[in-house]
Amino acid sequence: MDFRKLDNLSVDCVLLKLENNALKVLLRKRSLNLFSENLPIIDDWVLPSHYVLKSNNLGETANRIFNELTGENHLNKSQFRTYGNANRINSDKDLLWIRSRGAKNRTITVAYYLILPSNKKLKQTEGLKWFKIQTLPELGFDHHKIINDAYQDIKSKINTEPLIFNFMQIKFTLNELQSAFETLLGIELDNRNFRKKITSKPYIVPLEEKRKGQSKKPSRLYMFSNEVYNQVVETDHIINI
Amino acid sequence: MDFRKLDNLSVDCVLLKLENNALKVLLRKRSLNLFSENLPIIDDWVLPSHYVLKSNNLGETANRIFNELTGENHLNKSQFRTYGNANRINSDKDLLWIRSRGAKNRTITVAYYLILPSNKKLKQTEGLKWFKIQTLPELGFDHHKIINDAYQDIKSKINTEPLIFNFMQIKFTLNELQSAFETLLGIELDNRNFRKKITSKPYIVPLEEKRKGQSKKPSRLYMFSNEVYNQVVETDHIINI
DNA sequence: TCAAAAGTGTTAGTCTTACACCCATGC
DNA sequence: GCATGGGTGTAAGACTAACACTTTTGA
Repeated sequence: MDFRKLDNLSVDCVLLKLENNALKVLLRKRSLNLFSENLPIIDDWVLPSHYVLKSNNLGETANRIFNELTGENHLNKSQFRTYGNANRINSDKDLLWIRSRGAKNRTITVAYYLILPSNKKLKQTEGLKWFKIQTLPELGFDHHKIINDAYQDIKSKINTEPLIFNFMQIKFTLNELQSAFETLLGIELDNRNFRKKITSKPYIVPLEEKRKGQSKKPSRLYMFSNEVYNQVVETDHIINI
Repeated sequence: MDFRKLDNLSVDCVLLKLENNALKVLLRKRSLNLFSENLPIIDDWVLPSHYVLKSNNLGETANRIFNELTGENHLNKSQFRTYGNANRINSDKDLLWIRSRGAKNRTITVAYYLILPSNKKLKQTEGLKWFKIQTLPELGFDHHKIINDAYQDIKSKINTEPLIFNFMQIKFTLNELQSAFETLLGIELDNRNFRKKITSKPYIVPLEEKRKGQSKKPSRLYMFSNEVYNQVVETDHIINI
């Protein structure tokens, strides 16, 4: 293992989850006081990130970040875009920060996102906070764009890939699933029609179990079967441009 | 302008087109004779590529490659993935090649694809050749994977984004369009149903013009209207997982 | 007049949409 | 017994899938 950092290559991670009918993204506090404790020069938020080590792959670097945050290994991360414009780091505070880290101004950032179920707890929460994606705080670098690109990528795939189930707990109710679609796409769906459509899919398997939710009446639980999905999807060809 | 190269950052470009009912990718001959003219140590094919210059953006670097090849500026390129594993350059010939270029073994490659219409001519063809994507020659680096990733990305988007029209000339016939779908997806479509579906789209506009093709009977030409498409697509929300 | 690809219509079945009330339970 | 979210059915209309022949032209 070569633990030296590549000084112009980093991996940024966008962790996302749904909470209270809102899409939330995890950010880390960034602060730097150069002259005095009372004069913070940098005081904003950034995406969790690491420089890539000489003997680490990109995906390994992302996994390390995810693991540090959640304490678990995740298989469903997506590399969605790389940011490497010559002038992407150009504000005074960002340049100062980069210098304080001994890294290059021209840093290439490979961005990943990871979708977590609503009930996932973080391993440690120090300096970390979930923000609604519509009301982000002041962000460093081009992280506003990165977060937005991640969101757009998810939106564009949510209707054709089984991404939505990453937002769900393993066992979920149909109303939870509907609410997830509605929140992510910003639309409203007809409950009866949604249920008919979803329950007609062989890869959404009803369980005997029920769960008591916010309602008085217990609701039936369902699971997503990846195996069944992969079989079914093979034969599906709809021209839909 | 700083014309020095970043010695660990390159952009690879996958140029694609349809020709004779086959998807083709453009490759560049790579050869290096170290000891004698008759003993080629490296003799294979690679994707068109450039190292990124210190003052160039990633997209600019891709544009430069595309422009050198086609003599035109293209707006519809897609950055689809970045390759930066520690050991992605590991064969003797690839290491030799990298060394001969004065670059780093740990080179990060940002990959773009560009879809060209069938009739597009290259500016120069020296050392360049179009290969069927199913029968690629011996390739350098991980370019086999890169090409395949590009193809998968296109396939996954072809039914939900108007990507297909990049493969077409500005004016095209419905049968050409159908054939493009069939080639890309490896499926067969019913001609009557396809025509009905396509002609029902407001963004596929019939022209008065006709063209004489391979057939005796001239065929009507159509165009794709991006403006109309963007308006229509807004209101389209189909949950289709 | 024939060869070649272009172009066309109908029907049965399936899927989608719109819509309003009862159910099971906890309090 | 009532408040809360869970859960259900139907009918009209739209879309899809399957299928075979005629048209226009060049040679």
